Amino acid sequence: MDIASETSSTQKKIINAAIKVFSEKGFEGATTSEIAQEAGVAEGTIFRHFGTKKGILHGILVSAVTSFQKPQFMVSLAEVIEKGDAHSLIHMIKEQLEAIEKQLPLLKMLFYEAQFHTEVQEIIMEKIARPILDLLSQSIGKQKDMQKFRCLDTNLMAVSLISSLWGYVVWKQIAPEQETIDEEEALTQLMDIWLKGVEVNPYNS
Amino acid sequence: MDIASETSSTQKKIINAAIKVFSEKGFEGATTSEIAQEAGVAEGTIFRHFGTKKGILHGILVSAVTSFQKPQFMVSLAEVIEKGDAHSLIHMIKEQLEAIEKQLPLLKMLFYEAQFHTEVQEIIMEKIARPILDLLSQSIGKQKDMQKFRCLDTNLMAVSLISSLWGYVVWKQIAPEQETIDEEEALTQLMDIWLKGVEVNPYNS
Amino acid sequence: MDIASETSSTQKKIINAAIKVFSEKGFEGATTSEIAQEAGVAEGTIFRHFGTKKGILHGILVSAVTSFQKPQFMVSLAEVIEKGDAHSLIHMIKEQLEAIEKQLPLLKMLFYEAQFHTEVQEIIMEKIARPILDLLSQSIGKQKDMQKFRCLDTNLMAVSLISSLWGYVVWKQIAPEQETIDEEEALTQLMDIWLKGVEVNPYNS
Amino acid sequence: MDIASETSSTQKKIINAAIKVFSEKGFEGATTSEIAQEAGVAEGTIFRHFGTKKGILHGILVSAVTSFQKPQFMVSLAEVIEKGDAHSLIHMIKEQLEAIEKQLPLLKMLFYEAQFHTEVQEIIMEKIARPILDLLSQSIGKQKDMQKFRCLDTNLMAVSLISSLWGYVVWKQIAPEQETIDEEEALTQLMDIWLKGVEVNPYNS
DNA sequence: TATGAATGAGTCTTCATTCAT
DNA sequence: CATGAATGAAGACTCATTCAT
Repeated sequence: MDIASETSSTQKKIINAAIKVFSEKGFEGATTSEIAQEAGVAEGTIFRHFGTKKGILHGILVSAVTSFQKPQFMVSLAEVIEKGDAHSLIHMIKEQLEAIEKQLPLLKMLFYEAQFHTEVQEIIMEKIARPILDLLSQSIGKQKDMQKFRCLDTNLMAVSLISSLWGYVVWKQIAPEQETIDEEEALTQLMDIWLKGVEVNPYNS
Repeated sequence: MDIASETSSTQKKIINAAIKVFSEKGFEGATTSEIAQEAGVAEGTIFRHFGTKKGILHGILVSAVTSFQKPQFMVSLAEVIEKGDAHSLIHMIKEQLEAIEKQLPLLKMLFYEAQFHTEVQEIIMEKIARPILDLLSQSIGKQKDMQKFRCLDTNLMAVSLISSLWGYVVWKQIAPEQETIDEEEALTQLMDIWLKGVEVNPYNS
Repeated sequence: MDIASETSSTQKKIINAAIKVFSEKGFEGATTSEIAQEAGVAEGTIFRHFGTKKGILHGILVSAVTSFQKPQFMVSLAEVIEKGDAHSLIHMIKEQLEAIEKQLPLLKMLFYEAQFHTEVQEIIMEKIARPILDLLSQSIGKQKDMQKFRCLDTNLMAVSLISSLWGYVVWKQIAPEQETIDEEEALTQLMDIWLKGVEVNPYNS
Repeated sequence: MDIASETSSTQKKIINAAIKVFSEKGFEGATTSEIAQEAGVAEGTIFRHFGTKKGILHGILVSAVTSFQKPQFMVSLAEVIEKGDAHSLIHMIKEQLEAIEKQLPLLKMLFYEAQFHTEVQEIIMEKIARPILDLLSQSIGKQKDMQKFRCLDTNLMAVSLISSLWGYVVWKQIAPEQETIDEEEALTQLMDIWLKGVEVNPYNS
């Protein structure tokens, strides 16, 4: 029995509709009536399942966390760090980028609303941010132990990596017109900058 | 007679109140009545000056853009890139960090709302994002010409730099408890990662 | 199943309340809150059904037009014209006068607001004014063909007739104190003036 | 010293502006701010002169009554009745019709608002309606005495006459497209209907 | 006397939430 | 369980009126 089966079909419809509407309009900008319409259910049905509007947000988060459990590309990211070769990761990211970009508005909304809803912030921290950081930190730590990476603050290195990637994706979406270079090439360069930045320079040790 | 004097005292009061309330509650979450109260004016007065709630946002943006004209630390950032020495910049950022962090919620709100209000997005792009990118790109370009920086995509390098700094500041605010290292040290390491990442390695050419 | 049943009971309550309040205070002078109170529903309910305040006006108009479909006294008016005998019409008008006078403020408001709301004007013209004029013009035309009425402009004759009646009703309401003559007598004289005014005088042909 | 001189130039400007704005938007639909702008004075100035918005309406009425004192065409109307010849009146009305039509929206507004403001109603009744009715009644009375007009209710005859003319002017404005006949001809026919309607028929006495 | 910025009560309208069916 | 009509508190916005300059 998998987790998803605990969520009824109606709930799924509502969650999906809410993801769409929240992504487009933001949490405050969305209306329960529009979500209901998008989900093809009555407005009252939403409240039967989630109690309040905030409850829907919570529901999305839980659902997201569940499916975020093992973000394949994060695992790969860790591998990249350990192998020092970005090739496979880039390939993977590239393949998943469309999905990521689709989720971007939702993630932005979630991070933004986290400011105003403590519980949202806590869930994001515990279930998303921390695991990712931990995963990366672990890999980075290994490299540091093996003296392949310089002796910098582990957390900082992880933040730097994530920020770069996040920044690239956001920027790509905000200013899509100026795609001077190919996406694969861009990701390669980005990873390369970071790797070169943290690697121990053999001639400087 | 300075530019600021074009903005009446009442308008300033409202702008400041709005910055505070918008920062705390977000644009949609804020109410004009609360802004009025915070500003110590009647609610009607707000609409006398800004017409609509969105008009207040616009007013904030204009005011922000005006005072953002020459962000000292950005100029320094350019210098750093050209000198390859982060020392002075880090010192400056460190000193301005309190101010930046105070503005952070506002900036986050502005960037977030840009999604929903085209004009906000345009102003931010034209007046804030583009100038910064251009400034950095210019400095980076010089270094590339002098073969001090590797031949990577200029925009990408700039995005990578900005993202790292932004990511650090945001992370610091979200997870303030785990300050394992000193702020100055953190910034130094961050800049160092980026610089090492983009510099031409003499032994690798 | 009659047409009226398409309008829910709540809508009917609101329409009736709105008719009353609009009649007393005019469209702009009326408040949705007062209409809600008069209708015994929550203010939000009004907007659930009519969307905007103007929507209520539209609703009234539609409802009025529906019930105005076959104004019995207009049919009689046509008969009078054709028979040249006002007796039956006067009797009918007299009986319906109370109803007409009750509707008078609403009609006045509707005609007045037509100036400011194009759609109201169009509906009134198409559904009320034109049908009445057409009906009368037709009857008048027949009489002209039979050489019972003089060869004057048909529309003008109709306007003259309607205006006299309308003027009498309005005047009666404005200056009710000076009822020197009986209502039936008044209407008889009014119709008589018009009939004599338009009839072919046998001795003058 | 004429009456008009009691009204300052500023007051006149405001009155004229108010007439324009009230005519276009109605009393409730007009704003004091728009009137001030139209008059080229500050909003406060209006209240210095007229106290309240209703005060402006009152001011208009007083001004209108003053200039309405001797409505030339009414005097002519009386003459027409006495002479039984509409020629000169029609000529005059025709000439004044443009002015009348310009005033029509104001008059409609005044009559409409009279419903809601007792004092407005009283002034209109005392200063406009009654004098006109009296003038006409007097002329009609004379004709009745001379057995030229039938022995109908004098007031009713007057109302019938006024209503026809008013109805024609209003109709002309509402449905301007269908001018089948010339204006002069229309007025002639209208007066003719009424005159024939009230005259004693020599062969029927 | 004229001004116009400030006021705040009042308006229309929205929308999360409830509950009888 | 699902529905959707009804709710009413709260929000953005308007505008006649006041008053210090």
